[in-house]
Parts: sequence; C-alpha cells; structure tokens
Amino acid sequence: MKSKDLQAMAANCGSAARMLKQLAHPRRLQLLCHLAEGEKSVGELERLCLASQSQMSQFLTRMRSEGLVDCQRQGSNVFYRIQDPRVRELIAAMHKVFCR
Amino acid sequence: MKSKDLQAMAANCGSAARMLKQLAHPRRLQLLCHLAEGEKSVGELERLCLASQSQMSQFLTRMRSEGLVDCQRQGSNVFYRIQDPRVRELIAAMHKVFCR
DNA sequence: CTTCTCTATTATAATATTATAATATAGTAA
DNA sequence: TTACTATATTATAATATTATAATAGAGAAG
Repeated sequence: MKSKDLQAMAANCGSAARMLKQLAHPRRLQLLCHLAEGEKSVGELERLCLASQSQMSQFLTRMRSEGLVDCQRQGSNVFYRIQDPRVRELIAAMHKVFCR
Repeated sequence: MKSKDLQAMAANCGSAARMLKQLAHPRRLQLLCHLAEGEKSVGELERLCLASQSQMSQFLTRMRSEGLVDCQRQGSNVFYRIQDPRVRELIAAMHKVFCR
C-alpha cells in the first residue's frame, strides 16, 4: 500500500473513530436509535433510555457540540433530532448487525 | 413502543456498544481495516499503523480476549486475522460512510 | 409576583483508557 | 550455550470518561 493511501486511511480512521466514540456507549447508542425514529424531547429520551436528567442532557449537549444532533425549543420542551446524515447510516448499519 | 421491545433494544445496544468501543480508537480502527484485507503479523501492523510494539500487542491482546480477532503463530511471527464476522460488516459500513 | 416543569450547567469522585517504559517470553540461528 | 528477533506482559503516570449531586435558568400557569 502506498504511503499516500496510508495517510488518507489514517485520516479517515481518525474522523470515523471520533464519531464512533459517541456511539460507543450503551445509552448514547440507545438515544440515537430512538432519535432515528423521529425527534424527541429530552424528557422522552430520559424515559425511553432510563437515564437521569443530568446525564441525558450532558450526552445531548456533547453530541450537539459535535454536530451529530441539533435541537429546537417548543415551549418548555426541547426537541432533539439527528443532524448528521452519517449518524443515520451508522445507526442503520448497527441495526443490521446487532438487531436480528 | 412496548416495554419488551425497549428491553430488547437496551440489550442490543449494550452488546453493540461493547464492540463499538473497540473500534472507537483511531489506531484500533486502522488495524482492523488492515486486517480486513488479510491476515497480518504484529510487526506489519505496527508499521502500517505507526504504533509502538507494546501498544499494538496490547490492542491485539484485548481484541483477542473479546473475540474480535484470533491469531496463529508461524515461526517467530504471530499472524492475526478477524474472527468475528460482525467486525467485517462494521468495517465495511465504516468504509462506505467515511471513505469517499 | 410565585410556583411548577423542563432543561442546562457545574462540580466532583470513581473509574477507565491511553501511552510509555521496562521486563519477560518464545522462537530461531549461530 | 549465546545472541537476536518477534511478541507479550506488567507497571505506571497522565488523561478521559462516567455517574451523581447540586445548582441555575427558561418558560408556562396561576
């Protein structure tokens, strides 16, 4: 393999690993799976994932800062949804591999 | 969503996240990408990934203990290969998403 | 205004991961 | 045997992640 290809590969692995880190946690993966089915409020996600308010909010804040999700306030609720299309692709891939 | 489905989903996310943790590191992902193209010795992987001997060996030992890879000694070299077919599927999915 | 609900932020202790160095082991060859 | 190469293991310090608790802010309702 050429040195140029190895460099490109290392770079791709870097950005892939960075995104994978966000998915590589049981509850974070779970919340993204739920978001893959449609936008949800923080409270809904807490209940669906059995996570604490603080933890869910922290997860969402970090994912938002990395561009994986975005959000929109509606009254006193904040609704999150998947922003980066690669997240959808990854969640779909995970589903194929781990859910049958 | 039914409580039963939520439970199954949580379980699936648990095992998926466990495997994703192994992929969610630049060099570990890189080494798995190289193994996806065929078995390689530890030394080859060190050179391809620019990782130290110790680090590469530690990564491989842990992946072996989780069943992602297995190995076979040939003389003074040890050749590793992907064992779990899900790893191949995941690497292929990563390639689609991050390498074009 | 007060109170309530929903969400975000901050602080922190416990734990896990990471990279590195040093040492050990296994095989090969002389 | 010795010396050499390849790999594994152990120890450890630096760093990152995780879960939890406490506090803060923003909007709705009375």
